[in-house]
Amino acid sequence: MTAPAPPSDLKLDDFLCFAVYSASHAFNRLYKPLLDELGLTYPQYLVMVTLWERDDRTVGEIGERLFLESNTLTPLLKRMEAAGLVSRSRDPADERQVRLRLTDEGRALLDKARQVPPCVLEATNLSSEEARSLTDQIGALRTALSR
Amino acid sequence: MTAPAPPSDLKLDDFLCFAVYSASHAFNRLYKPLLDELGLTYPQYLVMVTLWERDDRTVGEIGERLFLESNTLTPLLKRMEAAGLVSRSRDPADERQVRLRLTDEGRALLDKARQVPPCVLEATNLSSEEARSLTDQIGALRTALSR
DNA sequence: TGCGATTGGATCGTGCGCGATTATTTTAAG
DNA sequence: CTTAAAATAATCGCGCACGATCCAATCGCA
Repeated sequence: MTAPAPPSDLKLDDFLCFAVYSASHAFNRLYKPLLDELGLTYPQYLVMVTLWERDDRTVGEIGERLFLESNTLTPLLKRMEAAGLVSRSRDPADERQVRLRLTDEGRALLDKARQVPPCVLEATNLSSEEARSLTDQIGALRTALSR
Repeated sequence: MTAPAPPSDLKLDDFLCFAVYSASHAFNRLYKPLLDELGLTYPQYLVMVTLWERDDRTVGEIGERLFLESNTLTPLLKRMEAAGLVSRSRDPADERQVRLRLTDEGRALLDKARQVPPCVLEATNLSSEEARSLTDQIGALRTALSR
């Protein structure tokens, strides 16, 4: 005679999705105080990174880079515009598109922002190589899930 | 003479946090249609998993398991109560605590829910061993970040 | 027994993130 | 040249997720 069956064979700790979900929240909680210094939320920080990489992008381009839709980005970008970090203006050549450009203030923020990633890497307790490997594995996972 | 310096040395694709963040969204988008069948959102599904593992928990216990605060859980649990999946009642022995119990309907949902994880594993394009390894790595990451 | 400190949960305000819908512009077809 | 179809972004509504705050119940300790 065996032990009584467990009430459920779904084990939360086996869920890859839950590991990712809870790690994402943990990152957010870690970033919050660091980004408060810059006056940015986490998604806003990601938008800034894309614009620091290359300025003058449309809403659609930013969304493609961050895997976000315009209904998410539009209000977020308006808040960033109100904060004086970016400018939003219709492309004269195609008035459907809104182009985002860094303001001087937005460009200047890069200097302070450089301090953030080393800070975060330290908190992960991973070497650069381990972080690289994990980033690549999870990137591949995202690609697989998005099919 | 070297090539002109790039406008930014912050590369989005190097960010472990962004990999996790975007993978979390990708999971959500994958789960959405599957959980719609069960009438659950993703965080609600996680609550159900914790209750299927062990029934009759307080709000605080569920929050500890899922790394969520009461201000997130309270309205979520009220919606689940309204949907007839759980009951909420004050613990007579300590009236500060609210105990969550599965209804018959909530317990019955487990059968349909069992179909979800295999479906998701397939979408990850990972073997069980690879998924296990990645889950553990990311779990360790979450632990490190939460210090 | 009494009372300050702690605990557990609820409430409020802000900011994502998405599905669905709408409006406008551009492009394509006849 | 006119009309249909597609692309792009904005708008609206809902559900998390969190920090800050509040309140009631309980506990600690004299």
